[in-house]
Amino acid sequence: MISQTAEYALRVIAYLSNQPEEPRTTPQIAETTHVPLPYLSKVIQSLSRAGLVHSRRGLHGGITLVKQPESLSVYDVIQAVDPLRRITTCPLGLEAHGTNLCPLHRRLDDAFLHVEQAFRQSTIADLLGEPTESVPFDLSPLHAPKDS
Amino acid sequence: MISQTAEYALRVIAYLSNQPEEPRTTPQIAETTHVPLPYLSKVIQSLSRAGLVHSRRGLHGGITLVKQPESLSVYDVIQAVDPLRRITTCPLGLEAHGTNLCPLHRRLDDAFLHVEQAFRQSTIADLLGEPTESVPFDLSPLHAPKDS
DNA sequence: CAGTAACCGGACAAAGATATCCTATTTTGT
DNA sequence: ACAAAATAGGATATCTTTGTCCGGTTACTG
Repeated sequence: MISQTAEYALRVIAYLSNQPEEPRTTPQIAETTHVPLPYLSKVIQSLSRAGLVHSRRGLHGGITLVKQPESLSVYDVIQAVDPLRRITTCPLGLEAHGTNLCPLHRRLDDAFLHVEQAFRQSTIADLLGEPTESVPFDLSPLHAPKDS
Repeated sequence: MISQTAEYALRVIAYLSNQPEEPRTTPQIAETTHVPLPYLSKVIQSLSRAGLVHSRRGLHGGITLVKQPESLSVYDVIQAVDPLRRITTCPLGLEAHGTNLCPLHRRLDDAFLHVEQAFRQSTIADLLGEPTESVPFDLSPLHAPKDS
């Protein structure tokens, strides 16, 4: 339902949200999030272009969150790398329909709308603040970098 | 959110549901549903293997619906060709989590669950019986085969 | 039994998503 | 200035999805 790339992006953002201050290097991020390192750089570039993260080169550089976890939704992250495509016009290409979808596509799009809303309403802070009884997302201290 | 193949399959089923009795040939179906004819045969084969349609070769052959539109859901059709993949285990591959998803994946999967439920509850008959004020799905009489 | 209508299914082609590699370029520290 | 740390980004490889082609098989009709 969502692309691999979107899944990766969410992991990265969740990881960075743990200590939003200090920059993390891509190898650190890759190791913890299990995103292949070479591909990670592409994902981060997308996030960077979308303005969600900031990257600094050079020593002591790395990736930092730009927005606060409270004001960053799951939707924002997904849109940044691989936008959900709602159905706005008839997929059959029938001009006659204009903005009117047939019952089939109306229902499909309604379902997508609900997903979109759910994702808009979930902030990253929500996720991290969850009760988390059962050792949840392993992006937390568990796998935090060993050196720092 | 759903694959092109699933979209095609839904069009085909919706089309066949208009006159469930008479078999339709693949060229007829392709023309009306705007599914590329060579690809259509693949889609139909999937639907056939899943038991949703029946195909007959030879003269006066063609494709017919096996199930009644009332007892056929959008979910059934999608599952037949390109199953929705729910998140059942930690995508990070952390065995420790077992069936417990972290908050992130919990929320993602919740959204997917809602979609699944919505699709399960929409029958094809529902779609066809819809008020349909604005000339909806063009799979109806509008584009019905000219010859018959 | 021959001809024709129709689907079957394997092989192949094209496109997009995912993943990798390698060489810049930027920044910091000495 | 120089070396080291770090991302940038283009070129390329691989995999999956989508789309095409074509000879084979089944079934009806006369």
